[in-house]
Amino acid sequence: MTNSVSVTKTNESGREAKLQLHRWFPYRFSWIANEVSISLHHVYHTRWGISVPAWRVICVLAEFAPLSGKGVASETAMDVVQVTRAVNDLHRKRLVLRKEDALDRRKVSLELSATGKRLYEEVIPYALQLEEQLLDGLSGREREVLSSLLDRVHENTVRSVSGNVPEAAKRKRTGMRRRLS
Amino acid sequence: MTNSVSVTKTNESGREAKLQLHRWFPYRFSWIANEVSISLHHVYHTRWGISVPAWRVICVLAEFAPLSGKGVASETAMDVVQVTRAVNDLHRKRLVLRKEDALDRRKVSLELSATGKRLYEEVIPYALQLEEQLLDGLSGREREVLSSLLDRVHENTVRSVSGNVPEAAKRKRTGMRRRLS
DNA sequence: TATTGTTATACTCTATAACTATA
DNA sequence: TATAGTTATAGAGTATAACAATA
Repeated sequence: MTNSVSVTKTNESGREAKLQLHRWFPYRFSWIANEVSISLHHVYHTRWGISVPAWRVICVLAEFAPLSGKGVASETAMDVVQVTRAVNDLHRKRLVLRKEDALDRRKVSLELSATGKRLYEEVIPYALQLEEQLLDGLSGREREVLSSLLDRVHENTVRSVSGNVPEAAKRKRTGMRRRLS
Repeated sequence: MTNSVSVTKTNESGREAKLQLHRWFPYRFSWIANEVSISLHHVYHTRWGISVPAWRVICVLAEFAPLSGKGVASETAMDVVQVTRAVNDLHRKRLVLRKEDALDRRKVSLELSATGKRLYEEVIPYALQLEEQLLDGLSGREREVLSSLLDRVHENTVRSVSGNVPEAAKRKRTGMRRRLS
């Protein structure tokens, strides 16, 4: 704790500063995620008329369809209510097909329609370009290092950070809230 | 773009997958930031009765006071309305002192009260511990590498990602929206 | 005429719970 | 009695604009 990166004894004005917000990792992650989210929201919305949650649903259906609502929820880290609404929207737009699961009629079976697949193919280059903007100037090796460090931070988050919210533990299993990328 | 980390030709089921959401950097940043934000919100709120925006204000006042409202806004990446409300709340709780700027009477001059400073000192260990949970198992060298890679991603975000939102350009100058750490 | 800061309004999102249908 | 999914409602948070005071 004493050599944490965001800690310093004094700032440029000579006053004591126990914690510099701008160097504190939680702030830095939050800042980047927020800027990216705003950019994504803007482009998805104005160019394709879809929300970021809807984009997440499209992605996991392209990867894993057919999926149930709950399957989509766990793959996207969204809760089931959010999924229902995003799917309703996508269904109205004829981008997603929903049918009853033959084996368990409580479940819905979700997959992309042909139109949905075309939209997915159309958005992908933009999504990859945005990632590319984020990683611009980083070598292949540096990207691997960043990726592996993020994996470890991710594991730490799952293991200890998320555990700081005890009563939400059950809710947490079905998902994450708020601004998404 | 062809060697972007989140791209793959096929997934485990042999189906084509153009983009894996779980490996896509925007999603990964968003996931981590969200979990951390939920944890922070919970602890700040239940233990000290303050919001995350209020914590940000406290931090920058501890570092840079006295600051104007606009100064706080630019240091915290919040907009002025958010700052006004967070400061109102902190002022009601006697954690922040506000007086008129002697030189420019449009401005307010904000700083922490003695109580505010005590609260800041009290929260810091928790804030650092959370950062520590995030970075657990990373060596000093690895933390430096992560820090430096985040700086470069941050710069890329400022330079190109944020520019994807043209009309918001002016709003952007005063701040960020949504879930904060 | 521009800037700082505040307030009001409408809107969006989210949490929560109630509910249906099926297992 | 538990699970999958849907819908309704209330509350929180946010964007936006209008506003006052000062420069």
